[in-house]
Amino acid sequence: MTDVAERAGVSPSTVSRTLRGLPTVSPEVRARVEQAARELNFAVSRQAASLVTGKTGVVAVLVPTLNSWFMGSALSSLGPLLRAAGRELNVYLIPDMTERTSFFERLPARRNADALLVFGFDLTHEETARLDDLGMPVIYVSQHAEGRPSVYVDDVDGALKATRHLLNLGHRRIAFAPTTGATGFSFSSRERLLGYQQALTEAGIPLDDELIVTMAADDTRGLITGIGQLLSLREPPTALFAEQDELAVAVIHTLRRAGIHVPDRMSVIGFDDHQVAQWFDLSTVAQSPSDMGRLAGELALHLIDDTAADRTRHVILPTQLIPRATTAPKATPQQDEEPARTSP
Amino acid sequence: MTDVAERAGVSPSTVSRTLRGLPTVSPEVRARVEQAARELNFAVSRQAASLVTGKTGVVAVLVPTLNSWFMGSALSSLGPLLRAAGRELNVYLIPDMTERTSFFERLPARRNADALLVFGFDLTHEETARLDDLGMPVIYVSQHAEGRPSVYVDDVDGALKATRHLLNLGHRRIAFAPTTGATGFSFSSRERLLGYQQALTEAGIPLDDELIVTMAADDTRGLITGIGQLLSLREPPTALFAEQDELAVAVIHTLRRAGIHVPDRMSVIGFDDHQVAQWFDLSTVAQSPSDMGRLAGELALHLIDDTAADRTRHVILPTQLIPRATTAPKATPQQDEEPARTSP
DNA sequence: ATCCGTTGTGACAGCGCTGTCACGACAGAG
DNA sequence: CTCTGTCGTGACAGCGCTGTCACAACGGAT
Repeated sequence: MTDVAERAGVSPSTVSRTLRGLPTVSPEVRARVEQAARELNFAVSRQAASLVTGKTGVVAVLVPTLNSWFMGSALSSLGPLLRAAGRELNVYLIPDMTERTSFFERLPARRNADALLVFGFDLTHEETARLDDLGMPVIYVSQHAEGRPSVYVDDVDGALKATRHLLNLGHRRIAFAPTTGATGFSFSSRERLLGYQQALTEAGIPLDDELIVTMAADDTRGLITGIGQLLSLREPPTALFAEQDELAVAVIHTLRRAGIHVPDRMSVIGFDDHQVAQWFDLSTVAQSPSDMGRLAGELALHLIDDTAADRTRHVILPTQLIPRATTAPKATPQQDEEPARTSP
Repeated sequence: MTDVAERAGVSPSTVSRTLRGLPTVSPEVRARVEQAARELNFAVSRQAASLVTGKTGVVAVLVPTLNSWFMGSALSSLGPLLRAAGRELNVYLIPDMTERTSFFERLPARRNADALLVFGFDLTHEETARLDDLGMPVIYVSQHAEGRPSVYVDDVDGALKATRHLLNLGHRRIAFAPTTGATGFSFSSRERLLGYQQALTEAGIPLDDELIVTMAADDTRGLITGIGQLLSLREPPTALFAEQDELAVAVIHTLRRAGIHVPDRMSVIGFDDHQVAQWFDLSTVAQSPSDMGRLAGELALHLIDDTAADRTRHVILPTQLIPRATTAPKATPQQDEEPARTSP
């Protein structure tokens, strides 16, 4: 910065003022400084600036994964938003329990960011308490945190819609497939289970734990045994509600391999309206992670700038049922297509 | 840090030494300091430290998008690697031309990172030159940059394998579908086109530009018109090589809607071995973005630490053909299944 | 002519660390 | 007993900025 000052024939103070866009700089000096800065390829060191201002110019996000449709979409809308606000995006990726523990122990984000967006973890009380004294706004995204700023989709309602759709098609034995994840989206998982159960209860159908089988989209063996479990029940399900589209698609693939036609023999519905849902003609419940990312980002910027802002506001996003081709009315036993059992 | 020093009854210097793990600290003092630091929830300010050391402790990545399988996988392996090395991950998301221009004009990464990983852009000479005087190692990932450290997959060879596979199945009219992207992976796109052309030339088949139609997986109308273009040729293709699995899947979906069976009427092969490929039984060419992310990260760390390291090393990753169910031998005209034309 | 307010600029301290150097304590060699 | 080397610790400057204050220049009001 001293170099720029010399080249422009002004003091470092004036350079600083110019580069920060403060109004108290005469037009001709401003022009000279900007010229000099350009010639010297000068960029302000955030480190040095933040040392004085106490602001880092960085927004950190804590995410369980990056190779998921949800995180990708959310961060894709968050990124440009932050750039437009002149802020950088710092990613803390916590893929497993070890990293999670170490993150909350050492809180490396402390003093190295102006705000933290926590995506989709189902945090313990201790963990939330740790974040409370991080000394920066913490926004909970894709999860509900009591008394703290949160942005999330109405998972219970979405699951309710999915399950009601299946009920309306005449299904009575409806399975629910939550998905696993080392540190994953267990918050949404729990809420969706709740919505599923609520819908069944509404319809007067007793809950049956045997119909709830956890699976993972990328674990072929687990999928097969999970589905085998369902098919070997005394009264197997005629419909399945998968916690995520990707799991739904994997389930359909596995069912087809086993010769079980979807939706004739089994209706399947997902959750997300992932792009793959369209390609599979998958019935699903749409949510918008990009809206979520955007709203969470806006909330973060707001809380950084306005320290007096309401810190308990919750933003709840809606869901929509998208019926497609993988859900159909329950087949009556007579309609069963399996050749061996066709005639009495 | 002063607070910790007081609490532990030592000087700030000693606290600094302890927290950095320098060896010249006696065990009992070390214990006291660590205890005090824990009690006060102290974390070193990277900003202040970097001001002195000149190292930011940050590795920046420049990416065209985040909601793609490729980027998600690559960053998922990069993240933990950097954390293990005690470094943070800063993401510059450049989704369009405007942001791209402004990034290269202002180079905001300057002095705010120790290394930059540039993912998949097909940079101009000016842009590369700009990065050269960024004052930090720049690693080119998923692209080849002459005389600069690069990590990329052998796209030409992969495309060669895909096209040869179709040729070996008897196809002679083979379409190629590159994908669009505002700032996208045009580097791979170009290389894959090269491989495709090379395979055809090898087989003595003349190149036909009408068989090359750009499409985007998320643009339904564009897909329909693109495919329409191919089907309305005097001699339509019997096979299609899509630049990416997601596009291949979208194409298959569109073809099916149009009543064109894959692979009976049209063989389709992708590139990536994306998870969706498995669910669709899509023939494809596998590459490993997570290997790429890891290797690029390791290279970055190496170049940061060892300033004397070779700065022109290229790491080239292999590809594998994964034949699945969407490619089949070319149907002879007699085998055509379309009912209206079955009998002569 | 004097005073005051406004505007643009410079001087300077200090943000929280680290690297360097100095120094005391102590052990082992002479 | 003295000298020398080693080890652990403290003092202090300074990294590159920004915020504050001081101050010169000038125009308009009195």
